[in-house]
Amino acid sequence: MTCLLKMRAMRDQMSVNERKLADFIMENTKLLRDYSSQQLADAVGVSQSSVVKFSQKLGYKGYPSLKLAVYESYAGALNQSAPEEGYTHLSQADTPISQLGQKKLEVLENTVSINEPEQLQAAVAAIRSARCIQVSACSGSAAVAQYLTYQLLELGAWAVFDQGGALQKSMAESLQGEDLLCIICDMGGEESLVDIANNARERGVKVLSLTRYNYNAASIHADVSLYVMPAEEEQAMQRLLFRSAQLHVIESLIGGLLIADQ
Amino acid sequence: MTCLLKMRAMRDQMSVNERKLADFIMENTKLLRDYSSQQLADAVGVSQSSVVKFSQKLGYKGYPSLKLAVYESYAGALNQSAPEEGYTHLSQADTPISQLGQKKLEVLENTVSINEPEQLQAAVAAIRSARCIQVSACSGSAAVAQYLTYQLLELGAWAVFDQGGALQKSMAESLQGEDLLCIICDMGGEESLVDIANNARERGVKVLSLTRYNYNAASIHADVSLYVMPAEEEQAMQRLLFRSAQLHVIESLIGGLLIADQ
DNA sequence: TTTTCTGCAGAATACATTATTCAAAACACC
DNA sequence: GGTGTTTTGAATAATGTATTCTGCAGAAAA
Repeated sequence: MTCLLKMRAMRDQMSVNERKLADFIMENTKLLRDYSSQQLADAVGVSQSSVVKFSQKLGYKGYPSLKLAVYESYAGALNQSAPEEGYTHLSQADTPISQLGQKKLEVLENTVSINEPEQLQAAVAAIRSARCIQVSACSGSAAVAQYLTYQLLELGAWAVFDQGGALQKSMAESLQGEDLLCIICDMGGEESLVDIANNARERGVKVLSLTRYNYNAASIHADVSLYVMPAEEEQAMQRLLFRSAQLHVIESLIGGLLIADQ
Repeated sequence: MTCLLKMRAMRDQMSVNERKLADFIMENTKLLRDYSSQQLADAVGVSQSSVVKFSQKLGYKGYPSLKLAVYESYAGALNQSAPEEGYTHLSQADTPISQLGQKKLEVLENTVSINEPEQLQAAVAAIRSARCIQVSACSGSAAVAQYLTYQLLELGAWAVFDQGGALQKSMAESLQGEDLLCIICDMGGEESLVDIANNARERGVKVLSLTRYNYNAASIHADVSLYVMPAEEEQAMQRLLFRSAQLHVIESLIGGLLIADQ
């Protein structure tokens, strides 16, 4: 900041050309970034040597030093004047797309804060100790469920994604005491899922649920319940963000497995 | 932020001297402020011309440009990493799992900062205007690719996930001028993918790539290139974070489609 | 009014830094 | 081991920066 301030302070006691230079620099600070001494001289209408002398008079070794100082001064001012405008940025510009980043961050934070670390830990433990894992989802969460299945398989867990339909029930019925059933669900109300969950649980199968954060059948009947905090957005965007949060929880699980594995 | 990130990303495919330069700059970022190209050359132990060529290879006009970019990059990093009380938290406690949140946030921010808004916009446009979309991935990114395919289908795009194997080529060959090929790839080097991409492009098919951020065959031969910034972590965790970043880019695309749809 | 004196401005030029060229060396690929 | 490509640094051209020096304008002294 010092540099630009200094200029303003000295403005009164400057010669004509010096003042022209100072004014130009203060007006067009960011232009300076890619001006050579000659260009600046031309722009202001003075000689190149005057530019250099001006720099030295202000106490810098030469023009490049002045340039840097001005630049720092300018950058510093920016930092201060835009102090807490909020979040670290998941966005560069302010395009509609980048605003999505903000929303996402918000949803993710909310989601993290509603899940008890113990539940996460328990979920990780359940996965680790399971023999076979069935991943079942409502249609809206199928993509997410399949993603989870992939990751589990990669880590050596014997996970199967339940495509729904006729197989769903028969698969679930083959689960045994040491196995795990993962229910991933938007609302947590889908009947067929709640059914197989209850059924499985009666036979000692552990049930892990990942649902929207509210009272819902699926999470109530699960041994371990994880939640997602939905955003307040219009339909389509909300779905997108919801999945994003689901994925984040899943990533946390996978991360937990990796850490525990070591 | 971009400049230093770029260096880190390209480090692997640099020549010996280039890497020496990159390392020195990343270690001694603030020293650079008052180094001339000659001084830097001496400090690193290479010739002055190598310094200039290094700058140009990274995409800058010359050494002064690089210097400025590094400086800005550095200043930018300071702003972000020391906001005021640190990051918004993707973590509640300081459990190992929750630290993952920090890493993820970092990777996501880096990833956002390296993708030009124009490229994102172009990608969205390409998807919107495509008749058929083939989503092809290397094995490590299959889960992510499939996730994208799901979302695209849901939005009414005619997307097909390429399972690899025998079908890959014949599918790609059926693509026509109005179609789109999405290549999702860890390293961007997988031959079969580069092959079908080149082939498709010759027939006027648009190619969209999503790869690690560095020079790689896939992104070079694509019409639109999107990137992911990998983390510096041990193997398994890095994969997890890498996918997380891939998913974030994909979510941005979907978000873009939603917005444009309105 | 004329004569110094002082300090600023710019042309010319010396100096410094940066960019390019080119030939030799290192490297990768048969 | 031979061949073509990339990388490297010495020499040099091009550009950019600092200094010198001359002239000029205005203020103070004669």
